[in-house]
Amino acid sequence: MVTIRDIAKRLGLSVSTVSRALNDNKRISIKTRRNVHQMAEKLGYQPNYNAKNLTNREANTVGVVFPVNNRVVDNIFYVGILRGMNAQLNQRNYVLSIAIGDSTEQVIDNVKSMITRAQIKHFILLYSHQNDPVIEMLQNEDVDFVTIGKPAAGQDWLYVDNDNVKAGFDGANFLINEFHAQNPVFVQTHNDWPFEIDRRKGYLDAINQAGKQPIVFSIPDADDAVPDQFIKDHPQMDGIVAIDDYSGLKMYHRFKMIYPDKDIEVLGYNNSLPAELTDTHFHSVDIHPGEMGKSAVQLLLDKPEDGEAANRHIIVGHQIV
Amino acid sequence: MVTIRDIAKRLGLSVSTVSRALNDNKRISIKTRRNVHQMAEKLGYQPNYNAKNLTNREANTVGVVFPVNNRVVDNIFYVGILRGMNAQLNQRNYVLSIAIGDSTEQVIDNVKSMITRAQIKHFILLYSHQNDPVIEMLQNEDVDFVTIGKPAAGQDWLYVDNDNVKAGFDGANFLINEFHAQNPVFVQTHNDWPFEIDRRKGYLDAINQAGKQPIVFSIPDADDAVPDQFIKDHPQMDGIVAIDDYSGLKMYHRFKMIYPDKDIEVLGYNNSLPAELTDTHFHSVDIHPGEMGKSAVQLLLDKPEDGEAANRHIIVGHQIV
DNA sequence: CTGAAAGCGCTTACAG
DNA sequence: CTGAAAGCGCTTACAG
Repeated sequence: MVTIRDIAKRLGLSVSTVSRALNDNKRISIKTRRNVHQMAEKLGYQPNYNAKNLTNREANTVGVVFPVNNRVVDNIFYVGILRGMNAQLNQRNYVLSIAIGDSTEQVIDNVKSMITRAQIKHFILLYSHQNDPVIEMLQNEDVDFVTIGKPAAGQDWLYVDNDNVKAGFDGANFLINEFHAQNPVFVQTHNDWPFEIDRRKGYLDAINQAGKQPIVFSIPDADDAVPDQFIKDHPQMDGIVAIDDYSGLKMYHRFKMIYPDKDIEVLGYNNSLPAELTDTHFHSVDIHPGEMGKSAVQLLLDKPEDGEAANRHIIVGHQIV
Repeated sequence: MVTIRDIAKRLGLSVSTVSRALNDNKRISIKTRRNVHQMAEKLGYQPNYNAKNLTNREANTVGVVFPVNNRVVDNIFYVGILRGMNAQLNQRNYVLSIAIGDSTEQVIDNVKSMITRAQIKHFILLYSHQNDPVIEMLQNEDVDFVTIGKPAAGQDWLYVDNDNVKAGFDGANFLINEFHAQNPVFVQTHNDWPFEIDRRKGYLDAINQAGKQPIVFSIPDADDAVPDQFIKDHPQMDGIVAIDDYSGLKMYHRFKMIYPDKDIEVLGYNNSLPAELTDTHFHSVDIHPGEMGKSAVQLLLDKPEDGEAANRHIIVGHQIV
């Protein structure tokens, strides 16, 4: 293994100078810095992260925390975020570690150990729940963190999110403008997550602007009878804005079972369905998970330029596909 | 931060003794070991992984490598595996790092950096492709690795997998025995992955044993006309064994479009569909991703007992749900 | 059974 | 602009 000592020997310099040169310390002459970098390259020098982290008292690692309970389908989204994050992290010579478990205790222990034993000072949470014990713990530690999803009202921390009001607005308008939907309905779950509230608000805005009558339906987890009844009760519906692709696809299939020859346009969120399951009447809003991961890293690690105020959040765009 | 030096001072011992005691070195008396552990507990001692790793010249980290190209839906499976792995890793005071990227170069760079800079010596790959550049690189390095999925014929390394022949056999028999299917068909993709070949073999075995006529259909990614034609050409079909839940659900919906009043039983693999999308005629083989993750860690990190031969692979059970 | 000392590969305050 | 020295928190060969 090549160390800074080897570089120093080859150039007749001290290890201190080599260390500073590699870190582009301005106290070292440009010329020496260039020589050091060239020699490092030539010898195939690779810094030892464990040594660096030990002296820096801080790991070059971002801890990524998964939620304890999530719908299996959200995993699709999480891996997209990981992909976006890691590209950024590697550029910055950072490493990605994950904390994931079946219980809150497990995850808390995992994160605590990351802080005290691995000296990790930077975290990204793939969720943003209210009264979450992991978030509460992180707030009391000397670490930085960013959540995917904005905090509930009254709370404040770094986060990345979509503009979900706009996403709801755009979704409804897409059906109205592109497909001349007369009566698009909004389908949500019973969970009332913050993003559901926002998207519904956007839907309602668009419907009002178009001078139409809003219709909102809360779909249960199972029990096909409920959506079937809803569909029969609303023969006028000709468009669906669904809180996610799964609810959208479910409604679509129920609708086609009841009216095999009637057309309906469906718009879901997350762009998470494989091609096998959809057709041309099905649309989705891509909320750009890769971009969210990338933004989360930037928010977490990039220092603001001189005089610039630090960002408190980044809003990532969405796109109907 | 509490260090072994603090423990040593409090007990009037040397750091060497404390270090050995904490590592349960038999050269230290039981009594001293107990005292040291008690004091460590009392002071809230937490080992500094960076220091440990620097001296050990090896990180307490397992690098988990994601495939470059995968179907989005496989992410569901990967996160299940991560969950299973991490529980085991935490128990062993190990940390989970991931390598994921959009291109082979990115992933290779990521893994190389894990080896040389982070000193990671243990890897788990979430795939097992033939002629994979990452695998080829790992084989030339002084590291251990386990793949999820068995290597192709002629190759040999540590792996975890299901018994896919049996999974195919059990799937076909489930439809035959539980639902008296007379003509279950097998639906596969055009990819001919090893697990597809194995499951098909199992299906064929079961069909032969039952004295029935096998029917195998390769479903294209898009183009509903192809499955529609197949369904019309095979009016006798009353059961489907599908290579994954998505292909199964797709076939199911096409079938119901053509024969709204005819019943058919479908069995897919992976148990990856949310409740919203299925009904009582849809079944799935859970291949236990959590268990696979757990087994991968055991295979990778647990030394065989004295005299015991080292395992070369672990086969994880499956279950129809 | 225990300890003093060297070393892992870095960074940085101090000195010149 | 550069260097000698101390230190980060561990482990382990050597000595007793």
